[in-house]
Amino acid sequence: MNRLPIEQRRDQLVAAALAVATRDGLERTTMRAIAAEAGVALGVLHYCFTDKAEIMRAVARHIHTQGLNVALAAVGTGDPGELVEHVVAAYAGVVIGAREQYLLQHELTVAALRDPELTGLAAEQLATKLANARTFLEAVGPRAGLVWAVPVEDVARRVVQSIDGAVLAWLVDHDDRGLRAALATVGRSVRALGQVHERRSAELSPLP
Amino acid sequence: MNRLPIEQRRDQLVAAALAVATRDGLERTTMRAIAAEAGVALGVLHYCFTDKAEIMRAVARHIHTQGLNVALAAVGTGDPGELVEHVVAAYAGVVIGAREQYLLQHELTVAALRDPELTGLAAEQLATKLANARTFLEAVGPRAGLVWAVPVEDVARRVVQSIDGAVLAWLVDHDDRGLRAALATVGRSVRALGQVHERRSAELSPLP
DNA sequence: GTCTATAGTTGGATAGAC
DNA sequence: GTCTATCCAACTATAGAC
Repeated sequence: MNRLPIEQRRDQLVAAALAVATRDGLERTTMRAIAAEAGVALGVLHYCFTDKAEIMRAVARHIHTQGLNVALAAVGTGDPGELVEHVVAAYAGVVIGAREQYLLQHELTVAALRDPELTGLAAEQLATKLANARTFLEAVGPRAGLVWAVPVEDVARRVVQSIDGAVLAWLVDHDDRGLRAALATVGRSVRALGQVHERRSAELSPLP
Repeated sequence: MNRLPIEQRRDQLVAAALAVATRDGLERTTMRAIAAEAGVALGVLHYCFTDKAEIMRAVARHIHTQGLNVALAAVGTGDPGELVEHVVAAYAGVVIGAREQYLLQHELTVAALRDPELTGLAAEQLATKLANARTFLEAVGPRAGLVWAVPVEDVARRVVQSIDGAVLAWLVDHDDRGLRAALATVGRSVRALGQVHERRSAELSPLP
């Protein structure tokens, strides 16, 4: 109905596609379903995007724009000594509250690994996750008085893999307590990789 | 052409479906593609199976019939002290050599989580993995002189989640060395969960 | 048991009126 | 920019000849 600048129209359509994909799954996210969700005619989609793959690429990129903020928001709170565990626990709550979002993430990953038109998307996803984890670790480290015993990239890698494995199992078994327990274990092992830095461990000894 | 007993025909068709799904991905595994792969007419599939979902269920179950044997076969070899690490390393080799098989596993999991007709399949997959891990741990424990400090179910859970996370990352980044390193880390942390049993640790002290 | 032929859907994509 | 109408391909499933 309303005439919109193409940029806004694109955003609206990506949001609609994300809504359908989250709710109904990737397979049922058809051009028709997206158009219906957005309340526009089918032709509009092909006017704003060259083809379906372009929409799905936009959706995948939109998903990972979030994610990091959640973890960083929790960094500022709680006792530094248990900061890592605290943040990990908060993250578990976020995941549990947005199950279908995380299911969609896995659907997109798998789809990207098979579909030539989505090549590179899975690698982008992983790179974003690793960058997020790294940013988080570098933010939380000083705050908790930790310095990483191994390169921060390696810690980030382990964190991402551990979380993905735990979330995948949880998507299957719906065991919320199990997910919290698994992520708590991740938190502890991350914590174990950090050595307490002198300036913090020595009770802030006064300067001369 | 040849007239076969329906049981053999079913096996043949499942094998063909597995071949197509492994090679081309789940989305392109259509009834037509399966029929072509098996060299039979389209109607034959609907004679042997009620619908497509029944074939995919059979394929999913067929996949997990393997897997355990691989790990168990490696248990009998190597130095007991480094047995866990050795087996994990061997497993890495198996995974690397069958990338598309493991990709298909993830495709089936994700598909089962969305498709009502495949409900329960993902849970079955996970249960089988956990049972395999448990069987393996109970086989390797005594052999390496270990007794698990925590319930073996919990160890199995951690092993399965860690492996899944590592394999998923590897499916994306194709980093063979990274996968071997990640699985080696899994091996070490599993090893750390086992306490050395007295009879083995005490250099086989002679009985009176 | 096996085949051909076809029904009946649903999908992506486009042409052309407005 | 937006909509309707339509094309064409691919799919599952079935009916019925052989």
